[in-house]
Amino acid sequence: MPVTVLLVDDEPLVRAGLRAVLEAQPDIEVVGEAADGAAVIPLVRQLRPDVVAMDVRMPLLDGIEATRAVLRTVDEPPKILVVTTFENDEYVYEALRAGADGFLLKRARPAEIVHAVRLVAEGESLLFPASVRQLAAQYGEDGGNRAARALLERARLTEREAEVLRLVARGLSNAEIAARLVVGTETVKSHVSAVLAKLGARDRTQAVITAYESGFVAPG
Amino acid sequence: MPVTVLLVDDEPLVRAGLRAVLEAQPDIEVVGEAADGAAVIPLVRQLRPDVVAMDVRMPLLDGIEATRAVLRTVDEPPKILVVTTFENDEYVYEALRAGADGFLLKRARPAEIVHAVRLVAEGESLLFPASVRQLAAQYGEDGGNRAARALLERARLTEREAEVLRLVARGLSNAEIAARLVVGTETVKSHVSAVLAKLGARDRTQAVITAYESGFVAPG
DNA sequence: GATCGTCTCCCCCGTGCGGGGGAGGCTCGT
DNA sequence: ACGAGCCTCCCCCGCACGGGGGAGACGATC
Repeated sequence: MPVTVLLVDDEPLVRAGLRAVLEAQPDIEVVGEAADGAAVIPLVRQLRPDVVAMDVRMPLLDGIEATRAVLRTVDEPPKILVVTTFENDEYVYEALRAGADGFLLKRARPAEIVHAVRLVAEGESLLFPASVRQLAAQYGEDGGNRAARALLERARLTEREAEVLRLVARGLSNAEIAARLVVGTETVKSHVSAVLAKLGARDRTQAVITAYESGFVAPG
Repeated sequence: MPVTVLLVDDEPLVRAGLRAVLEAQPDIEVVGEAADGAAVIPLVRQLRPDVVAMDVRMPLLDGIEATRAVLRTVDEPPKILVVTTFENDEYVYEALRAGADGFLLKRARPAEIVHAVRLVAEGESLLFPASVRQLAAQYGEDGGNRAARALLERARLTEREAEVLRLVARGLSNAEIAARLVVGTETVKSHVSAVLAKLGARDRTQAVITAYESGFVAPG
């Protein structure tokens, strides 16, 4: 059975574009569209899509609130793929924190869009690292530090949070990090939580993956 | 205050070599030597070293048993650095499982040995990834797959365990891995535990780090 | 036939982790 | 003087995680 998708975006053009891209795939089926967040819940209940491709900025009910609403009111909720116009959209992190499963740039190439839908449908929530990876690629061969800086800008990690992420990515526990930084474990927990939210990671394991994939820490 | 080290090896030559290398450092002090595992516990109690550099294969009491004994009988036990002659030593994994904090190849360059001692003294248990990294480097430019295979051989991961590690390194939870592999979560837990033990990792985060550092999974 | 390794699943149990809040102090910019 | 952002620490809470055991089924090997 194909992956069913519900499109939610206030711009008809974007919906048409997504539909064209996705319907070109034999294993993906667009089962519905909505123009704003308020229409999402009844449609989800009725259509039971596997994935909801949801714009962040919308009239009436934005993508963040809509995401929260869907996850709270629907049992066996669909995977939620947050769609955004440009990378520096801090609403995305709010949406990911609200429980969205991934995010996607509108300017992404068709193949990437299709890939993203398939991934979230499979239950992967690793879209963020993938996007960061492509971001790192933008910075070319010397990717390392610039990509790391880009991650910092993108995710808006504070200095302290970046420091904590570095230690997390070296395998230290919260207690060990606390000892190293000479602060309380509760403080470290706060920083780690902030990092997870900003990276769209579910746990420290995913944060470490993002750190490696983005070049924020370098292997070897 | 300097890092104090106790050397445990049945070969006087090796002890002399380690001593020469370590004593060349102003911040490292060799406070004692032992020729077999049986002599370790009283010496540890008496000298209270920060680090014990312990050979694996020794007469009377081998490094594994000695490690276990020290950790069980001494409070505030020293960090234990397992020393081995060649990489394919399965006793090393036993030792790491017994609670050793890191391992070290005898053929390592002096700078690496010094580095290893400092690291474990600081409370890092990441020596394994570092060593794997140098292993990966041995395999040259095409490191990737061969390094991964080397990790498999080295750690003696079974196929299933390798499969589980790959999924862990993609950020999946035990429940998600179970769903993906169509087995019970308890089964996944068993595999994950086996992987952690074999890699000398404390938790899945450290396992992911090892996976990246070894080239078992490739970033980008 | 017996043994070994692997894969599968089960139990109990402690705790580290992460989410949800809140709150005080600090610096900086307006 | 005020707010914004950051760092610090605190509470409660649920759960996934990981350690420690054990056990049955299967195939390969001897």
